[in-house]
Amino acid sequence: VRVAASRKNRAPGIADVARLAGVSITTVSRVLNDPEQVSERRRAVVLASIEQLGYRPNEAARALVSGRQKMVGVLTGNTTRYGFSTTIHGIEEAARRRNMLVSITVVESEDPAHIRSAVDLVLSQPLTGVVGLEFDRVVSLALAQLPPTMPAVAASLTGTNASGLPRAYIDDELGARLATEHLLDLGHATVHHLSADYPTPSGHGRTYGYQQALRERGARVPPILPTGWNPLEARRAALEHVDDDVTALFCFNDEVAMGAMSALRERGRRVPEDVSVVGFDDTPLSSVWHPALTTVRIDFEALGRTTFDLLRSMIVGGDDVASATELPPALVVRGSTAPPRGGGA
Amino acid sequence: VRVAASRKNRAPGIADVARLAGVSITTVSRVLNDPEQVSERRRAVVLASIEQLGYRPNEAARALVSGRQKMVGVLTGNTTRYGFSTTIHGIEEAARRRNMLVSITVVESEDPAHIRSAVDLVLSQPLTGVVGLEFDRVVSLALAQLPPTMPAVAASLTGTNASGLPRAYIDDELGARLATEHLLDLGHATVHHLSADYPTPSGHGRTYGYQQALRERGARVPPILPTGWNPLEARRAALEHVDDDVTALFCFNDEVAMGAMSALRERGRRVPEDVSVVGFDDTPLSSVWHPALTTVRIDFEALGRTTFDLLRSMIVGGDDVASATELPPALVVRGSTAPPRGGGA
DNA sequence: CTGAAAGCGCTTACAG
DNA sequence: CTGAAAGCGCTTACAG
Repeated sequence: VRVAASRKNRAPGIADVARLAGVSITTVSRVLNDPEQVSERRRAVVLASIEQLGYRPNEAARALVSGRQKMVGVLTGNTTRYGFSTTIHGIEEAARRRNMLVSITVVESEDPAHIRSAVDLVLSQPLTGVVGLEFDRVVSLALAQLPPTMPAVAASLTGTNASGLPRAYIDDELGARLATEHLLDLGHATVHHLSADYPTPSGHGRTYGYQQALRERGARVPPILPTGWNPLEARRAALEHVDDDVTALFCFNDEVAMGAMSALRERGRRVPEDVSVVGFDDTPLSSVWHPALTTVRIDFEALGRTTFDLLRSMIVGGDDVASATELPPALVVRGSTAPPRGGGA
Repeated sequence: VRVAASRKNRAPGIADVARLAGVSITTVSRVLNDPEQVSERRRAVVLASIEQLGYRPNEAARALVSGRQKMVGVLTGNTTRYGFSTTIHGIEEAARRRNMLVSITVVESEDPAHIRSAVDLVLSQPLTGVVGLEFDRVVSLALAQLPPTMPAVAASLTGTNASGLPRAYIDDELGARLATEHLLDLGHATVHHLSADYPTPSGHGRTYGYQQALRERGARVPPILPTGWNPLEARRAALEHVDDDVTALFCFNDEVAMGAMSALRERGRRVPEDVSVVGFDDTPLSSVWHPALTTVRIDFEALGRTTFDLLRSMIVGGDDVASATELPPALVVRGSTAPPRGGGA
């Protein structure tokens, strides 16, 4: 015996529901999209049929009609590092609350072929919109390739909005200023800066805020000390570049700070007695690190949520969409900073 | 003047390409899906038209016809913690190589409403298949709700495959055994275990391997010390549960180990002189931690890639699909372990 | 409040 | 090697 409703192994479709409920396909569609329009009696019958069949609307078909999927695409240079993964989590959470799916596409490098293939992948789906994690140049390049018809926003830092898209961003320039002023307030003559990927845009805001704070206080502005992203690279960079006259070190982020502290320890320099160290981000480990890390707290979850909301208001709202939302950082003073030896402020 | 090809603001479609190239829609489709079938001359014309128009096939339409999107769904309990985010990265990388998109859906809790809504979200798209990060019970519950028609595989640990799906998994039971034996070999009378979420399934394999190793060596098997996932919880748990007679501590993962070491330090107990500590995972920070952390290296990237490959061979291959692939861990000895005070082996 | 019909952008037998 | 036509599962004017 053949079951009437079964078309091979396909999941039940709207036609199956209509047949079982004894109504037209149009009515089933209305129950799904604008229930008020359907009489209470029919609505109940349709809902019961949906339940009985375990029917779920096929989003691909919906997308074909509407030209838009219930899905936002995330374009990012990385998925695992703290700031990236936490921002993605914020986006995912906000999207889920709106019943939207999130797709992830990584842009591997600035190689045009990588840019191109990431953009192709994103555009292969009729997404509702795109959120770019514009923390560095790769994503800016990819965002620039998006057609203007595709709604797009960026989650970024102060100085990394090369795409010019509407954005939410961490005011990391302010964060750097807070960190630097904290160290100067402790009595350090000046502050050195270990910056990842300098001089790429990733740390522009931080570098600028740091240098501005030094200038305003009339402190000497030392050359930037370059490092890579991960703790081991930071360790190597610190071994190479952090001289013995450094008494205060402001680091690109917490992981870099931890790598640097490993190097300082190897050099026999104590933190904070000989050198004060400040991180950036306030990762979960910074408070169990020894000494507990003074750092700048960043709310990446909120960045993700805010950016998603921005995209959403661009698409549905239309009217007064803020073109930029700023998220403030906060200084968290712990054990890795102290006045310099031989007297502070 | 109206441009012929423009249907409102829609992106160019296959019909636009066909018109420009002076061929049928069928021919354009063939150039895309089975180029051999089209004469070289026409193929060239079609490709030129595609290029000129910037045409990209609409995956939603393709999905509607084929019943399958070029997209795999990831079902996970978390997106930010080390093992999770690294595994997701492995999946994303493998998928991108196959020109497939990855969607992320988080199962918030074991609450049936959360399970249900995560499953609904996943099934709303005609995905090629689903990869569940079956590291704990939430995802097992969600995977169990998937209809049998949806191809699904799991990335898991030794003891967390409650779904019974084909899987790739970390042999964390072996990892725990290696860690425990290392500590016994150093001369410790026994080893204590700080386990996250004990006795949920997350750490079953680890707990079992650890206890087996103790039993085989005739060492006393102490009660499990429970902790939460993050470093601060681990710190609190260690302050509460790690007594002064503990000389060797095997921890659920590196972050738990770091939290525990913070607690030991506060208690005035030195690592490794007074207490040896072993972590699990080998996160990037474990080598810059002080003392550098002895741990068990896990290749979560490979886990992600392998699981994706498994899904793929289930879908395309069909024949001899391995129902389980095991990924071996490796002990990495660093500075946090040493013989006990008063003589080792 | 309800339904028949057109159409979203593709793929795929089928016929030549 | 090529094309006309049906159909994937929905939504949305349009007509009643």
